[in-house]
Amino acid sequence: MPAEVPAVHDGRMTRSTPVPLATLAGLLADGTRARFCLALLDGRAWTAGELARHAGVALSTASEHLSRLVAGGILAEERQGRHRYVRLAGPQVAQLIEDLAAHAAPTAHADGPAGGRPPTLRAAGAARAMAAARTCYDHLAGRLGVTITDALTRHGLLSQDTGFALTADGLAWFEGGLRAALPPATGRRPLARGCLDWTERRHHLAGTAGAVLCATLLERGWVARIGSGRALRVTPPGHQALAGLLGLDDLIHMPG
Amino acid sequence: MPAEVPAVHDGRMTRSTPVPLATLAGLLADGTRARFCLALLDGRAWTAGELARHAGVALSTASEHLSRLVAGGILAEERQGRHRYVRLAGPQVAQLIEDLAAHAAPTAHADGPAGGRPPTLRAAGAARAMAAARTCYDHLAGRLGVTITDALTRHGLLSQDTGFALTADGLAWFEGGLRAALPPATGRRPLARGCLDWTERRHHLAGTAGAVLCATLLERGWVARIGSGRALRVTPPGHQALAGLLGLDDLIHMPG
DNA sequence: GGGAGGCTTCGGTGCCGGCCGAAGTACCGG
DNA sequence: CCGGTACTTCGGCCGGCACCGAAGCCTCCC
Repeated sequence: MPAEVPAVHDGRMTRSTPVPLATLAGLLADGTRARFCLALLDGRAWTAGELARHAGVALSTASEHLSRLVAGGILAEERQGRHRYVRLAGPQVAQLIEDLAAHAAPTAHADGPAGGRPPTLRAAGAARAMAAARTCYDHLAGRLGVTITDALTRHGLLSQDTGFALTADGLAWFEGGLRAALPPATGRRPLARGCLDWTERRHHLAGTAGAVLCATLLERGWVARIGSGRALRVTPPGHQALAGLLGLDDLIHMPG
Repeated sequence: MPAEVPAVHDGRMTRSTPVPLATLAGLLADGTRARFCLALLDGRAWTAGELARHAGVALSTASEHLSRLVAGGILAEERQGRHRYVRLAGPQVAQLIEDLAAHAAPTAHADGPAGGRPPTLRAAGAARAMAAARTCYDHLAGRLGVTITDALTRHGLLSQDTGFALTADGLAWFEGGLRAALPPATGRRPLARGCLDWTERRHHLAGTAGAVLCATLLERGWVARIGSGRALRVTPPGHQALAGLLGLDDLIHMPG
């Protein structure tokens, strides 16, 4: 091929110029910082100490990492007394991290044949619970998330064949069926978007509508958090409500 | 130095366990590798030598970087004789890099007051051309991309208020108006999705429909690449065609 | 006010990885 | 076959950064 690169020979870059993309990626390129961000995908605010313990590093180390993440716009901090609460800076950052995590998972098995550690029983149980139902920042994920998304699609409330959008019926369902107010589409954040589920490898509902749905279910006690993590379980009233609203009778038979 | 790695204390994690997210991010966390990826966002295949020259590093350095990016699933390689052609592994990777770049751009000005280098005239011209019209992997971006996306929306061919999806009229427009066949929605890739434009800070049309649109315009000579980069210009027949198809008469007055 | 808890700052250490040039390998053309 | 071209592999150098413990700061509580 033409190896000459005619006029664009000038497009050469000096090695020293910083690349914003690399700077941002660098923030997530450390194991400890990545663990912080993944933990914070539960959408809540953690203290520095909690994160340090979670990741198994000294408090001083965690503190420095948090400062860098805040400075880089990944996290937002809120100081209350002697606590430093920290959370993801917003839905867009959460989406970015989810996307990265979704892309990273498939390549996890590619490193070597002897790479797989046998997980502990505890860890296996936690993983099963996460796969069954969890939050993904502010919306539902796991089998529950995609099951609900599928049901919405089946009932013509959500259209996925030419993109990803609520239908007119879907809007009506939120207001009249679920009885939850959808805030008007606010500039930056779409009402509905697909978020790639990294356990199911399918899309589940995200965006404002996904957040409203998740908040509503939590608020009414239809789903509840298991322990302090991201994992969820559907409560008995939740089963009843979802059966009535979306015809999800088979939810009970979901293992997990 | 004594630093014994603590045992897995409940939800606590050992420092040594690798985090896939961090591994993936690490691939993009280097300036040179990031430059490679950004260059490859033009959707075409580059040789190792071209990329080395583009980034201003030795060939040996580039070679090692490419091997890592390929091993990590970011790039796909194709060896032809003594050439090693390399391209982005697919639309999903391209989207990921675009998203990261879009998030990284806003923080670019945050480092310092004296940070801004006065760009050369050449570079300024190239940047203006890129801002006016460019490809974003396999679809249109820049002012041209969002202008077309807006026109599609205005004509009711694309719906953005409850998500991001082509309407029935939009489907008909592709087939009957543009006369370009849309492949059936193939599992993984949506027909239409919004891609955040990092110069316009708005969404433009991506997904299969975006790719078909871009390919069609290039194929018919309605837009043409400027030099060997991602920048595009609208040709005279292109102006005429876009005016007829979408009522874009004012395209001529777009500076750039 | 004293003490305890949560966090930050500061030196210091060690490792990881990006870089190069030189030597080696594969492919192409004459 | 021989030279040139495109790329890869190998040492070796060097900077950056993740980590820790200790000391300091701030805030809350008794």
